[in-house]
Amino acid sequence: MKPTSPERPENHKPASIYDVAKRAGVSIKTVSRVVNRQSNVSDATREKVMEAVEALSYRPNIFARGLASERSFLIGLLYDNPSAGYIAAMQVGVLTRCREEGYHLIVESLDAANPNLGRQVHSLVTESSLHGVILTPPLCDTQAVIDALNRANCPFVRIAPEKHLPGASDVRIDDFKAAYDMTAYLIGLGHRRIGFIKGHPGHGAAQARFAGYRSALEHAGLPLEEELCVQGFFSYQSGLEAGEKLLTLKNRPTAIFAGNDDMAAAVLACSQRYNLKIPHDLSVAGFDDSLVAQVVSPRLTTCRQPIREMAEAAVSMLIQRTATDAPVERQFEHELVVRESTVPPPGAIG
Amino acid sequence: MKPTSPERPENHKPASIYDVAKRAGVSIKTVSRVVNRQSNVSDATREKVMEAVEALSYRPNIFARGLASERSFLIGLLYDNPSAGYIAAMQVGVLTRCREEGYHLIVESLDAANPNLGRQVHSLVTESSLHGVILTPPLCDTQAVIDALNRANCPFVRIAPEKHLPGASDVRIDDFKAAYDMTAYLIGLGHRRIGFIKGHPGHGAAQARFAGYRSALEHAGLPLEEELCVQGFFSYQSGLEAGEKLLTLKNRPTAIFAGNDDMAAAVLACSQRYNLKIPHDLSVAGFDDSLVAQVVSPRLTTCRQPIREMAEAAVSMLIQRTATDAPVERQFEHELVVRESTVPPPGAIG
DNA sequence: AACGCCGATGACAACGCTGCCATCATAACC
DNA sequence: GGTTATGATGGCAGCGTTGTCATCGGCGTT
Repeated sequence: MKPTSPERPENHKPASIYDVAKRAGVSIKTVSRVVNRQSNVSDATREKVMEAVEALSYRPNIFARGLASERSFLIGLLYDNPSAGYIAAMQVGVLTRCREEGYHLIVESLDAANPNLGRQVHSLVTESSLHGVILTPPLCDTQAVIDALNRANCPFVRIAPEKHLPGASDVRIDDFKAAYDMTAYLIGLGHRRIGFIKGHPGHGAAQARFAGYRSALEHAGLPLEEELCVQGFFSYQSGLEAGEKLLTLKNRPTAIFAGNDDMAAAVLACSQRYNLKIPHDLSVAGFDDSLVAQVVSPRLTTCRQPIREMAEAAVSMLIQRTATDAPVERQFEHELVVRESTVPPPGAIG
Repeated sequence: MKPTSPERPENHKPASIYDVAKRAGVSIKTVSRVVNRQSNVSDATREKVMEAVEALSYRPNIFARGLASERSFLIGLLYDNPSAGYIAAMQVGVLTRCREEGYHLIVESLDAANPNLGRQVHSLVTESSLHGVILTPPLCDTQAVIDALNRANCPFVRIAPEKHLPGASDVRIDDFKAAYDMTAYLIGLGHRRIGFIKGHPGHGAAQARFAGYRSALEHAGLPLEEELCVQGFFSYQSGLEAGEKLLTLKNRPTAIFAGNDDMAAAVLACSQRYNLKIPHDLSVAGFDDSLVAQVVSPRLTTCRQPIREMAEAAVSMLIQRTATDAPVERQFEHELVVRESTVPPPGAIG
């Protein structure tokens, strides 16, 4: 008696559905039913088959499956280099759900400015007949991508898109309200001159955040000052430049709210040059609660969005075909994370 | 005359090889030959076929291909949550080469401690008969993964593995030398008491770096002091704890070399508590040149490894089957990146 | 002129699975 | 008891491609 079961072939050809069928003494069709959790299989048969599947470590071949049916068990994740942390978190969430459901993930990094974008997406989708695609910003607002997906009749879910599209499914937080909340928080601390660093103009959430900022000011009866609103592009570098502009104003703001953490971190770096102590001389707030927010000193007050949960939700929508049957918009809650980078303005009471 | 060519069906069924064959007036087999760049096709025929392929935006179906041939055009990237920046850079490099070669990327995030690891990997590989797999640390040193891959007869390339395995292909930098160089640089600045924060014990590169540090000390005739070498785990949190230990020593080091940037950033944060000015009171060096290294203040002196290039090389090895035919070890050059976090020790001349 | 060779091309099976339909036994109905 | 519904199962075609082998013509050789 050898310790390893003799019928388990240790060579490298994986077991096929035929092997399982033979071992279980049923037809391949029945094996298929069991594996796909279909009904109309007796418990006894199901058990026999399961046993054989286990014993042979049988896994249905993804290609054969994809060829024979409409279901590819493949989800696509398309992105265009936003921050590494953002994508990483997203990917973890996506993979979690995929694993649970037996799906696989194909990722593709695209360039939103590439004129061939549409063709690239179309190729990807038709080649591998993806079950569905997840679009992260800024791709979710890129018409060429949407068109290609529609042309290929491929379901997709957009994460944090600029505006709702008829017939499209979205997952998002309320960027407007989140930015509103953060701004209101700063105002509540006593700040009256609050600088804002906008995100990439092509990024929908960036605009919503700016709108939230303006709305909060208005609500508090504070004027919106042109010079306090500078353009950034979500990158650290652009934050450096934006910070430079804001800190060299004759009438400097007492707080700066940046469209994301990377830019806020840049403001921190920038303020050193002007010998400004954070948060004593200047409060700084970011957005995203990425790793940087916790690593810089002082740690950043920021706004956390549940990226992983959002990613998981997107996959679920795709798998359940919710996305296609009845387009949904799912909104998640954000959370204000107050850390050391924000305090009342200099000279304030308390 | 409609502007869009009438023979191009705008419905969502992608063109198949039959459509192309019919349009080009040849057999499907000839189309297959052209698409796969095989020889024995006349130039005239090749051109006709190419024209048809273009016109119909034909792309060979990945499933049919995978089923009919041994080639799956699928590369797997396996990782276990190292730093987001590391994986992101890796992924970009991998995707670049994949795109160029018409391959697709399937990613899977695994847990190195999961007892089911072997089974998971085996499933993935047999299901989708991957062309090859790329293993990042610490997975590249996980026996269960290696075994599963070997059992499935699946080629793989390991990035920065601990030690060479007979018959395995590796891509790496010389971590030993890199750490040696960094340590020597610090010694050159005049430092005599240099703390070291080790990386995760299960991570091969971490050990090589520690060895490099020790060797440089020895070379300079400096003693290796136990209390100056503390254990970390590559995480920010572990860096915080390690920094705490080092900074509370009665005889504090004048420089700290951390096994990666995250931990070095933690030391920066930690030193604030003890009112130490970096780099004036303490020099700090990291490893990886990740985003954090540039974002913290002062910016970190660190060691850059060409992650993207390494990833691209790994894919190339897989595609050319170099990995299987004759296992290779490719070594890339590291680069010392000197920034503001390191200066001569306090009291040094100059 | 007959032969063999080679490059170009096509016919056809096979890849492993699922969808559709047929079959059969058993249970529920009048 | 005969008929119909219902659950369980299997047979078989077909998914779009590639591998194998056959075919066909033209060309160089004897």
